[in-house]
Amino acid sequence: MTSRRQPAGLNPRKSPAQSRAVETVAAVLEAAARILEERGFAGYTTNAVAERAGVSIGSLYQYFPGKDALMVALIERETATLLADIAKIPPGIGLEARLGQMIRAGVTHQMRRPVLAVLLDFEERRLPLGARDERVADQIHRMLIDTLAAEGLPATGDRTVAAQDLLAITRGMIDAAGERGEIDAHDLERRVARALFGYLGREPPA
Amino acid sequence: MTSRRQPAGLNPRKSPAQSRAVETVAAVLEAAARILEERGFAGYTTNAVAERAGVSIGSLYQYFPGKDALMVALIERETATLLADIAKIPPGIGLEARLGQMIRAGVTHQMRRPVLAVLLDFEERRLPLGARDERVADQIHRMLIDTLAAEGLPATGDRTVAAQDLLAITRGMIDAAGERGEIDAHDLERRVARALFGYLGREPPA
DNA sequence: ATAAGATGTGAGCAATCGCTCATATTGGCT
DNA sequence: AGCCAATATGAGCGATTGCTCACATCTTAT
Repeated sequence: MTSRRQPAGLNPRKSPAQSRAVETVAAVLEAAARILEERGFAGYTTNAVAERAGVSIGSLYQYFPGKDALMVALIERETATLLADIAKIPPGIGLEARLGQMIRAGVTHQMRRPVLAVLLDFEERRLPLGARDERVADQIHRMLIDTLAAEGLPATGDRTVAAQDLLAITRGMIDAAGERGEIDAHDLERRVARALFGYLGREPPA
Repeated sequence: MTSRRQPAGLNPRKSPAQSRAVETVAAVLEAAARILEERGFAGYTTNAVAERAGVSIGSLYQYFPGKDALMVALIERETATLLADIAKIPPGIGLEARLGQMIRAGVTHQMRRPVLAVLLDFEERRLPLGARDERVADQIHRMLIDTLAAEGLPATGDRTVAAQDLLAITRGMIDAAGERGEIDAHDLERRVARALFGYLGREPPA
């Protein structure tokens, strides 16, 4: 039951009890992330997550209705920065600059927590994400279409398919780099740029 | 009691009993494949596989020491054709022809059973078969390095990394196409070729 | 025919899973 | 202080899992 004194939703004025709840949620999410990174899906159990978070299993189920909901919340937490970075790329700065910034956002996101990024990427396809919660890939895909449309690209062929290919190329390269433990973000960005612009028949920016 | 067991393998001289054993192994592998395709990892249990194969759970464990071993055998069965196709690409036919044939082999493999291919691709990274260089990706990677070396590519940069990028680009595009249910193999081949040759700074073959 | 080995069977065990709920504790209010 | 709501707890339930093993059935050799 929610409190009668506070309407549903976030309130900037946090009582100690509310603060405790926020901390519990944060601890659970971070524990889930660490377990996935260290043990993969095999070690990812609700009991293990609760124990790692230092809270009881009952507390976990007070904030997440089920195991999948916890996964969804973790995906949303991890992709929030990526989506924000991509959303604030200004329009009208040209193909090179726009694609370059999208590549940078993707590489940065991946290199922050490489193992976790790959696992969540995989889960995103399996989960029954509601129509409300749009998949990250779909949002980026639409931005790519807009970027291509502004330049009249591709010269021939389907623009929707081209945008899917650009996204697939980027995800493939970034995930593989993360798996190998690459740490040179700048070099990876240059190679992804070469692949994307090469696919589009353009010269990559210097 | 069971006595000397014959590991799952083909014997040219097949007695009725041996023939039965071969059929059981084949039925189990195919059942595992179908369950993965229809229900994903969630439905992939040894009891479910045995039931779908029309054999008892005991028979399954007579030929596979554990659940992971069954997965490994399935990966080997599914990738055998791909590896054979790639291995028989002749040397000295030029970059365009060699890369083109590798792309064709990959696309054909993926389009045969798209869902299964993606799942097994994912499992290959998790399974403890990484110890040896038995991973499909590693074998293809070495062939890519040889192909690049014969052409003195890339002009600048690390050849090993370039080969990894080519493989990552191909896998990313092919897997994404399979997920979307693409059926036009020829079109997909052309787009992958454009990406790979674009990355290498070459014009894709007509 | 008979024995011996090869192969098949499936009830069921030990372990683990996601999750519930009765209870305990905490913190804010008067 | 006393009260109530919010939050935390963890034993344990029902379901499911990977897998074992005592036994049945089939094949081959003599």
